[in-house]
Amino acid sequence: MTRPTISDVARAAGVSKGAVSYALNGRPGVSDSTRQRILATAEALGFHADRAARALAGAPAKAVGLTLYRPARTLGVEPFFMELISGLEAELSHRSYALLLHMVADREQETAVYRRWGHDHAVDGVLVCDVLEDDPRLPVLRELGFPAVVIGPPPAGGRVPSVWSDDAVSLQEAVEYLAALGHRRIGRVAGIPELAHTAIRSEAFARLARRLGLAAAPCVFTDYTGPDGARATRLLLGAADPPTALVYDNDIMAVAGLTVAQEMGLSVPGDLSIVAWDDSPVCRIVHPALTALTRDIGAYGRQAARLLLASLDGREAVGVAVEAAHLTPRASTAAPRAPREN
Amino acid sequence: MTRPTISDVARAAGVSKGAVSYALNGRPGVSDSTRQRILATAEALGFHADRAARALAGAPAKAVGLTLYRPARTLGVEPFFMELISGLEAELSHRSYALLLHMVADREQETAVYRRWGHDHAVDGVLVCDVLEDDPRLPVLRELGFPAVVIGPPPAGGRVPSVWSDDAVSLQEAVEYLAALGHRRIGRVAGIPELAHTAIRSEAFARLARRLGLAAAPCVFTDYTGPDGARATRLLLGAADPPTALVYDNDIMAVAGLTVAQEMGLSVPGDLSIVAWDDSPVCRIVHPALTALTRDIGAYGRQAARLLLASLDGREAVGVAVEAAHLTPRASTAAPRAPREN
DNA sequence: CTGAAAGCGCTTACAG
DNA sequence: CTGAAAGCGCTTACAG
Repeated sequence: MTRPTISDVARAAGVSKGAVSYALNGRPGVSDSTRQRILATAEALGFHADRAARALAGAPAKAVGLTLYRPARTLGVEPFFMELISGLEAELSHRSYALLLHMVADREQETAVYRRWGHDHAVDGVLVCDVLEDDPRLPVLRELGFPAVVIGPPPAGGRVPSVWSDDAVSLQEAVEYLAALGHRRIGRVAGIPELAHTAIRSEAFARLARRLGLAAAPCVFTDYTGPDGARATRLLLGAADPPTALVYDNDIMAVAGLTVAQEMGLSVPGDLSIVAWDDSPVCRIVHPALTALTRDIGAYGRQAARLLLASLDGREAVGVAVEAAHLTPRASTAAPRAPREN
Repeated sequence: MTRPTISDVARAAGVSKGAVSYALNGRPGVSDSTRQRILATAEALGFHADRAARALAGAPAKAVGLTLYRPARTLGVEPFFMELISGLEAELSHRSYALLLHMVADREQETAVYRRWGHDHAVDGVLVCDVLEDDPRLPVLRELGFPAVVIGPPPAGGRVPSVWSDDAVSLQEAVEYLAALGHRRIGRVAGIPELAHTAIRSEAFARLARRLGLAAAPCVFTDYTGPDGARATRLLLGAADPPTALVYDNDIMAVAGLTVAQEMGLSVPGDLSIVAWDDSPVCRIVHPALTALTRDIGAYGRQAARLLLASLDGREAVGVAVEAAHLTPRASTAAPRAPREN
């Protein structure tokens, strides 16, 4: 009826509790034949070690933590996270690790959660998303002694390994594609400037504009919401000599931009080309369907989990770049109607 | 340096460990003055009980669990869940309860997670979403002795309390509104038929059609994805005497439907009115903006958490209906261009 | 009202 | 290679 304990397994296998623990955790201290017998007995009894007891005895919690900072008004960015979490879970559950997911409404709560996790031995390591430049969470994690993996561009200092996709490469693919179509004025509706990956994209965008000799390459920052994306779009399109193509930092803003353009009487892609980043179901569903920078977010999550697990295993965890997002051309991009020569 | 334990507090306050435990947990066994002194000492030392130790000693884990069943292809339904989780966390963290969130890829995993939680004393109770008619999770939860709260319509049997919003009322509001505009042929693009709330909506829809004497009230079921919503829309609009208004069971399908209509050369709302359920940022951003059934999902989550906490406190937890979703008219609905008299 | 003790289910030195 | 024992940090009967 009640779940078997390690003592039950020990009794059934005719060994001590210690031997069972060693066998289960793959440690030296038991002969191979005994180990096999113990494992078989545990399996037969349906034994699983109690996590609380393990944690209390100082063993790894077999869990990793992830906090998600979501101010109420920015709930739109989610497709990325759901897919990321799916990828993380896939890899973690494969190794019998649990994922503790904690949503917080402000950044202070985030480090408070880390401290509680440390105190409770609740997790063995943590995954860090939405990295800021000079992120305050990193020193806290270090102080707490948590192995960590950053999901995003490698933070300065190089102390914590990261899994990232090279946004500069992706942006180059998008901008070169637009330039090849004949666009000379390309605008960018960016996300939150404090985020490390936003900074990388901004820098790459400026560099590309120079290299390709674009006539204009304006950039407006937003909070990722639809209304703010609409505002940015109006701002960009209202200028003298407005851009003929716009690259958006998320799907919701790209859709908002499409709507604004249509309201302004501009045809997409005739008068304005639109590129969304990341891709999502909405991008495929609107009309015209949006050209997007697509990546395998699930794989991204799996890779991040693998890296953290490696680090927990004591193996060296070195940052890796996953496949960059690549362009999926759809109906929202075309040559500008009246290519200019300036 | 290292976190204070209950022994540290006991020593500092000049009492036994037992006394500290009683004081902290608000139990009888210590005088009021002693209790105050102990509480003050604990506060001063920054003491927080170790969750693993608490759990092992048989005390409540101070955590509740929520599993989310997400097959990879249905990731579109998410705005609802992010807001729901925000609401849950708000109420739970207020009471120092943690939320264990576990995404699973199939239904068997879901009950497996429950069993592990039971075995590990990881959570004190669970929240159940996406309830099926005759849901297999409920008996498992019962067997495990988990207090549970259903987020959705009260399951048959009435054993587990639920927090729900009356979808029949909301649907009535939407359909009566469309009928008042002059629509006599109203179609419905529904979600997954196995879900309890889908069944409730279907039944209410049929009843309304009869009561209002609609000329047609076809309904097509889908898997909630955009492409499936598009397929359902084509099916409905391709019929002889097609509907002049369509009600969708989620935002993504409503947007997909809008696109399909436009591709077919139908104007929205001139030739076709569209209502989305639930509301979301996308609904506000597309053109025309979608009339939607809106509800306070965060409040819904807070209410669910409150109910489960009440049940964990040993108070009687009786199901409650939260405010139903109400219609937010936007530009996607209008009188049909050529109202028919049949 | 209080204190000393046992026990939750593990892990890990420590002797044999 | 194995067994008996201590200990992780709590909670909870159980005597005083």
